Amino acid sequence: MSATATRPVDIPAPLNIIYGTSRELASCSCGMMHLTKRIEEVRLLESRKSARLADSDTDFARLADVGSDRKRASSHSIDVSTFIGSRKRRPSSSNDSERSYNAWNDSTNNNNNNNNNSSHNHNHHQQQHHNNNNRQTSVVTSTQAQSPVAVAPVQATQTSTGGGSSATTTGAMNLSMTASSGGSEPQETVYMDECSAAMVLMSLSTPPKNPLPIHCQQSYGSWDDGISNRVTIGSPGTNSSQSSSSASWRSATPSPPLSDDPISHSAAWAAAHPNNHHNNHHQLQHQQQHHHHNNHHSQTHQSPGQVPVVDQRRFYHRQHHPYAVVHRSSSHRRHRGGGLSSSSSSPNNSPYDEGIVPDLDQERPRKKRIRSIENDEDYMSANNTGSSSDNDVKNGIVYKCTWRDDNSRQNSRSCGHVADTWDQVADHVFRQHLQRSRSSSFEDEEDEVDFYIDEMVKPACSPPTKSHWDMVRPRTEDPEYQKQLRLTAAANAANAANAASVAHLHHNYHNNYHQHHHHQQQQQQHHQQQQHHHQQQQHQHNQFNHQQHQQQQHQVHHTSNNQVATVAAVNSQNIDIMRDVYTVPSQANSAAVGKQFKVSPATAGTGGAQVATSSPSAQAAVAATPRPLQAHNSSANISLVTVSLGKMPHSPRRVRGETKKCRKVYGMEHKDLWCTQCKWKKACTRFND
DNA sequence: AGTGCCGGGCT
DNA sequence: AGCCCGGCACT
Ligand SMILES: [Zn+2]
Repeated sequence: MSATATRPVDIPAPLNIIYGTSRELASCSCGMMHLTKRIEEVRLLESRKSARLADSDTDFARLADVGSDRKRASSHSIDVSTFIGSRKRRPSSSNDSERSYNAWNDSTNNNNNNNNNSSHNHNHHQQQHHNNNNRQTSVVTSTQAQSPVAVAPVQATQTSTGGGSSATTTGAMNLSMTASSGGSEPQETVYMDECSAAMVLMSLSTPPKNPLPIHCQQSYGSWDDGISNRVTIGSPGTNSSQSSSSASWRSATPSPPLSDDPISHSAAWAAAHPNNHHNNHHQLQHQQQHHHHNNHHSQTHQSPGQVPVVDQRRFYHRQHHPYAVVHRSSSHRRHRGGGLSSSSSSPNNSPYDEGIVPDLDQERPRKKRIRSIENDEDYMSANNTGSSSDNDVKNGIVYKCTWRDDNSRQNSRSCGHVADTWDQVADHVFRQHLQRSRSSSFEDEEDEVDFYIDEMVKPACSPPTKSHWDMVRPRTEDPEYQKQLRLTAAANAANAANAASVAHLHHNYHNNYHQHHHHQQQQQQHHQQQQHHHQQQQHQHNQFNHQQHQQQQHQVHHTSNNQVATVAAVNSQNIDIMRDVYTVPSQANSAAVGKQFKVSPATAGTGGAQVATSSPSAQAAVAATPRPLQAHNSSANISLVTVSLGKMPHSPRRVRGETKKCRKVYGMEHKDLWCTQCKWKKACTRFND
């Protein structure tokens, strides 16, 4: 695919890291294959250096590529528009400053040029690929950017170092940053790349079943919280995968505004995990189980002054109680801010693995929190941190005995005793399984028992409802959204100057889609929205019927009055991209409106709506709308355009205005009277719409 | 078929 | 940059 990696262009020295591992990478994926190939070419070329030139810095590969650079720009996979756009000769390296409406397109091209030496996430197939490209476009300014470039180097590093030293990783990422950042702001780029890096890490440790990290598949947006990614990246150990997949990701999330929201909190995690998260969850449990095993070992057998005497049987139980194990280790992990601790590698040889002991006193409350997060089934209980049993009962939390008898362990049947309160189950465990009475004095006993108690949610919430809940994942903290707000503001500023209106484009991923809804929900009520939201989920391909909402959301961005927000959501491979287009009613033959966008009469299906502006140069910051899927003229003043990015081409072709152009006005026989642009078969500057 | 104009080549 | 034109989109 797009793994073009015109690598030599901008990525000189550091990429040597990759060089060394290119072969290994070749086996990783087809995309990498391509990279490999190119690099091999480079090597070949470099090997051809004569001794005289050996010390020269000349990039021969680059030289070799220069001749074909332009061609490649148009032919390589990066430029998705080639097969999506309506125009065939889409890619253009020229910056036609006259065509301000091309701002978006131009930025696209520029971006593509910058990233020309980059590889797309090769796991995406074509449709998704297109989305990638769109995303990339926005990336120019948005944090959402997923830099393919970043992916390649980081992945290479990870692979080559087999576990990855954070230093190397960082280096590679920095490299990728420089390579891909282009004109975008550095900080954002950092997020971008780290995000990519995090995803790469994920992918490296994700079972083959899920070749693509789940986060990559569905929720890029959820990854730009930067910090968490940083944490993840910084933890090179074997635990990095799980920590990045759940605990650290949440715990390190910088902005807390949602953390108090029980729904969003738990739903956030749920939203970040697609349907197959069960697999991951399972694996996660296993890993943590082992992890905890170590902890437990040291704790139980080395703790001084304890009566504990854990007999073999109980020990066995612990080993084989994933739930119980997960509780602790995960809580431990979480409270260490990202799961950086590793019991096996910890230099600290103290009896307790760091973090375990301090947790003991809060074991139970924390457990609830952890469980609710670890177990997607329990998302409902996310708000139960430190809550009492009353709360649990209220919230439908029950406690289940997970004790497994020796003779029944083969069939993995646990006791299954369920009670409303933890204490009840604890009593049960003491009496039924431990065959002793519960001595209230030993808190440790409670801890022991706690291992056999599983917290769960009463089966009150049906699965469909759950999926519904996890949709509500709000993301106000999403930097990209902030970024886009700024973008819009900038665009408006530019427009205010010439009273032109703005075509504002949004394209986001799934998360952002929800994020928008979250804003709605902030203005209105969450619960009211949810059903509505659900409906919209089902009609993602369709036009939104609630213009009011959209306007309510985005009117802030506008300077002129009768603009209409139009939104389209596209679902391709579970990645939804939404773009909002703000248009101004087209008023034919109005010279004053000459510098406005306008929406062409709709030709549904083939994408008739195009956005045009005839004021060149004035709207550099303005983005234009590529061909939408549908277009509607809902009224004289309001044009609603539903845009489908799935079919969205890259360059909006200028709308053919109603006004006659020089050619028609003067005729071929008076060609000399034409404006120059018309003479040149360019957009007419004299009779612009 | 005519028109508008994008993309790109040439100078 | 100026000029030109192939060819596409749309009428
Ligand atoms: Zn003209």
